[in-house]
Amino acid sequence: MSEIQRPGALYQQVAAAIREAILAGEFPPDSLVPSEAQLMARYGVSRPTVRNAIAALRSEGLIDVRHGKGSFVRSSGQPALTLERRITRTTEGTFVMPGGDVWDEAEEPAAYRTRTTKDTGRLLQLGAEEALFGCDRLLIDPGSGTRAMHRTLIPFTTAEAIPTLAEEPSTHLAAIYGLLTQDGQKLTWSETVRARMPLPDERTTLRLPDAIPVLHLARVTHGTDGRPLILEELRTGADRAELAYRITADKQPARRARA
Amino acid sequence: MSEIQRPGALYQQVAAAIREAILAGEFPPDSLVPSEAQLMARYGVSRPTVRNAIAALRSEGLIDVRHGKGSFVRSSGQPALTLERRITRTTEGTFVMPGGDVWDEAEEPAAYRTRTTKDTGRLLQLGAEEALFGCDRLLIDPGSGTRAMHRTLIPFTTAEAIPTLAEEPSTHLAAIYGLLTQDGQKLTWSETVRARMPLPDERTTLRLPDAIPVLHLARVTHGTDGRPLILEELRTGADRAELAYRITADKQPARRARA
DNA sequence: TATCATTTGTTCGTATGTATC
DNA sequence: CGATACATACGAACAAATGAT
Repeated sequence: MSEIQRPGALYQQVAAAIREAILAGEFPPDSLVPSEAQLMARYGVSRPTVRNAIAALRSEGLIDVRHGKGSFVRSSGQPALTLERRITRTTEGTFVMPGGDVWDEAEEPAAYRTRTTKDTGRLLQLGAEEALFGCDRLLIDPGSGTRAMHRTLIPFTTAEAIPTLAEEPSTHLAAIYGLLTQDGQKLTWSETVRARMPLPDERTTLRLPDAIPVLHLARVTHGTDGRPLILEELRTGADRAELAYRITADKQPARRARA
Repeated sequence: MSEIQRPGALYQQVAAAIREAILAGEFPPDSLVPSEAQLMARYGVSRPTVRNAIAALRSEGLIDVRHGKGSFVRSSGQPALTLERRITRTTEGTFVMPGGDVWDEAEEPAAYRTRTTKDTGRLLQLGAEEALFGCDRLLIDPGSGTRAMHRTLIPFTTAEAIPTLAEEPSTHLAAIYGLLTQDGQKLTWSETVRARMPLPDERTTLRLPDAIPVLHLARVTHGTDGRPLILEELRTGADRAELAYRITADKQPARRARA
């Protein structure tokens, strides 16, 4: 046994020892970490202590434990998917987005009516409890198997201007952008991104392993006057997807962001 | 006691019961959840079972446990900070970034020399083990107290073109952008975003509570020919910060992203 | 300041269930 | 079927943080 000493609780010392062994390459990615029984012997501690250490490494995302098999070092490779947040307008006036034609739909889009929440109301610059059309999709990237939850929220005021929208809230976004442009809108978009741990139902739907956060994107489509027309949300596991976008320098004189 | 039954393990039933009580508003945000002893009595289970249930809710980010005090329902409010990923060029040729003048530096910038890793090499389009200038900063937003780790990586080839860079690797980014522009470069930027659970040292440095992911941004500055000149990385807790950026439609004919 | 009750943290022990091979 | 490995559940004791007395 390695006779650990240093900091804090026993299980943390064990966790630190295993963590260092992993980062030092003693246990390479995808390899099996010693079993609980072996760790008990190696460090001369009880089973609860070993399990506590394992739990700590799990919550760090360093290992992945499979019932009946053992603990595997998680391979921290590049994400399989890069979500390019880019929009291209073709010469014919239609819109194309990278990834827009890559996703499969795992099930039929579910269209419904709902109301703004505090979050969605803020993004759409509406009050709470305003009426909306909604459409949810479960998307799957056929190449990597990555899953994503997509939601489109259309305020009544936007839908009124485009009759097709109210009739077919499940229309694809590129097509909606085209309809809005035909309606005379000059579109711009803004996105906000957050990350958080998934709720249990999101973990199930997205098939997320332990300790994998959810990337939560919200895209707002703005019309000519800058007012929000549509809100899209995309949620996907942060283990296999990364975001990418481009920035160009504004040429307006600098505005101060400070209050 | 509430005599739970439904799904799977006992501790998961207890966790589900508490979760539902929280989401139903029985325990409002920032309020104290019943103590372990009370939960043992309420559900008629042992302390290890209660602790297991509590641990599950912790890892979901739903509650926050403080030694000697109890478990608090985490308030899921808006992030205190929005990182606007925008760059403005003034008429005098200098650059201004929202937030660029907001951060405090918690300590002296640490400049050093290092080499590309697989990750940084990929972003800079360099091989592995290429020499770099580096500069690390610990930033604090004085308004919210939010911490962020910032890193600037400058390849030797870029530094050679601008003597000031090699002498003063700790120069602020807005100033570096200005120097590169004076050198005749027409700058563009691209960013990639990932989220993951923090390593122990990141948790300490960023003062992150349980179950809070890290947002990991990488910004690459491109020169006139599109080649990468500089890499910046920013890491911050996803509990108090969100990202925001804008998208405008390209006008080039659509490129297919599919392989 | 010191003590105490409350509450969570850590560690041991033990037994049994379930998944994998 | 058996061996191995992780999952669940109970019990018990002491340590450490917190807040009130």
